[in-house]
Amino acid sequence: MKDAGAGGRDRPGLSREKVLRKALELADRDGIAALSIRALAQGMGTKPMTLYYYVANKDQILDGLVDLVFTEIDTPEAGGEWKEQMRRRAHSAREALRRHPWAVGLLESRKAPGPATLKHHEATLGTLRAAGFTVQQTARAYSLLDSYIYGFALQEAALPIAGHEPMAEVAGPIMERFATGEYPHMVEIATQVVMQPGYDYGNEFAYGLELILSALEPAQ
Amino acid sequence: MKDAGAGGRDRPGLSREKVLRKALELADRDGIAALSIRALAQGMGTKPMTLYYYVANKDQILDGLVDLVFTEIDTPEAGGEWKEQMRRRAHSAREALRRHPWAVGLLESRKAPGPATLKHHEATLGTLRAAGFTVQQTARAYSLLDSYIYGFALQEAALPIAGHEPMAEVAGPIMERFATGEYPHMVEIATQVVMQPGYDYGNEFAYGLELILSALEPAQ
DNA sequence: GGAGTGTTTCGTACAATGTACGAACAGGGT
DNA sequence: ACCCTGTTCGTACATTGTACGAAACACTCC
Repeated sequence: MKDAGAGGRDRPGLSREKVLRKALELADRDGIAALSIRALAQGMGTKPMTLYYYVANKDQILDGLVDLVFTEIDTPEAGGEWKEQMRRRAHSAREALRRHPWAVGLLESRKAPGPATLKHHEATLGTLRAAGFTVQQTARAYSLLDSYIYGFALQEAALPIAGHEPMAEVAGPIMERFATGEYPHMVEIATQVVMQPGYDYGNEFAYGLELILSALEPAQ
Repeated sequence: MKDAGAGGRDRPGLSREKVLRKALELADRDGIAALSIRALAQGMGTKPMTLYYYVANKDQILDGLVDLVFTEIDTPEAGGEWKEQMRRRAHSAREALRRHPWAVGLLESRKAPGPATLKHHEATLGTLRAAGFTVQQTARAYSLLDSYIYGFALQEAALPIAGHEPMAEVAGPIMERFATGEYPHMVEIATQVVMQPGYDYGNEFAYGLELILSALEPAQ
């Protein structure tokens, strides 16, 4: 027998929910590459094949992870001013993707959107439509905003370990090339921007977002 | 002894170059997941371990692939009008990433930029600086443009097999949900935009790009 | 020729992965 | 007692990257 409903007790049984949540934890801690069925099973105190009762295969776990990440993104509300809604959505999306950098790479290959993902898209589209955007305009605005958000997250994920010891491993192998004077503009950026004391690439996100939001307008 | 220089005969020997080029071919044909050392060796008519004479490990192959892709992107020239340069660069980047969709996901994890990658970045930065952007502005403009380009490519790569049979596999599993009327705005977009006869998502790229380029201006 | 030296190929082996298959166990309903 | 349904897991296999070291080859010098 199932234990009542889909709520979820805590001690005894496993559940699809718990499997996914543990997978999220492991992916965050050790990276998505280290998320193996065996490691996941071990983390849950069970054996590999047990997981297959709750999940059809590993792809389904990855799909589930993506949907979990969408859970953490603010969904626009129907009533609010659209730019403010989009701003909130964008910032929370970026933050979620920074918390789970592996998710960006996953977006590419997943093709089974989960309920949270669908709900999120639906709400966002609704907000734009309600703001007066035509269907066409809505599609374009959405594409533009999401491209920027995902692209920024992608670049942020590609950075060295994000703030830990400003530059060192990355600088090492490249510095030789830099020393040749072959890349003066990259050096310029590196020294005058990136390596500056308080610099945090994440703060640049707002700049591009505001630029885009300023240029977007419904109807015309 | 080595055969004269690093030019590269064609018939007999292998070479790092040829390994990478074959890897590119296989990745394009069968997807990045199918690119195994064994498959690659077979494709070149040799045995797996032979490849390790030319390449230290598989990661180096992936790094090489990313750099190969950058090879296909137009590098801005020093003299030209900057917006036109950025436009060309952006379009050719998007096209390259559409030809090699797997490359988008690779950008995230690679941390050893190849010579083509570095040269490309350097030239782009140079063009912006020459156009009068300050160092700060250059960093921001570059980040904004690349975020949009990569993000768009990411979304394009996430689409179904791009134009082949407009919607079918994707529609199938989701249509049930759609039928419930739970996602009216997604249906709206799907029917009135995406499923329209001549629709090609790729064409939307120009819209966002022009919007961004219009809003970008050096100095102030 | 033969010996020596460097370059290139590859056979074998191992550890790690996803997962198919089917057995084992649990608990309730009859 | 029996079975039914839900859950756990042992074993096994194919596929992956690649370490190790030997073999095959090419070329120079005697």
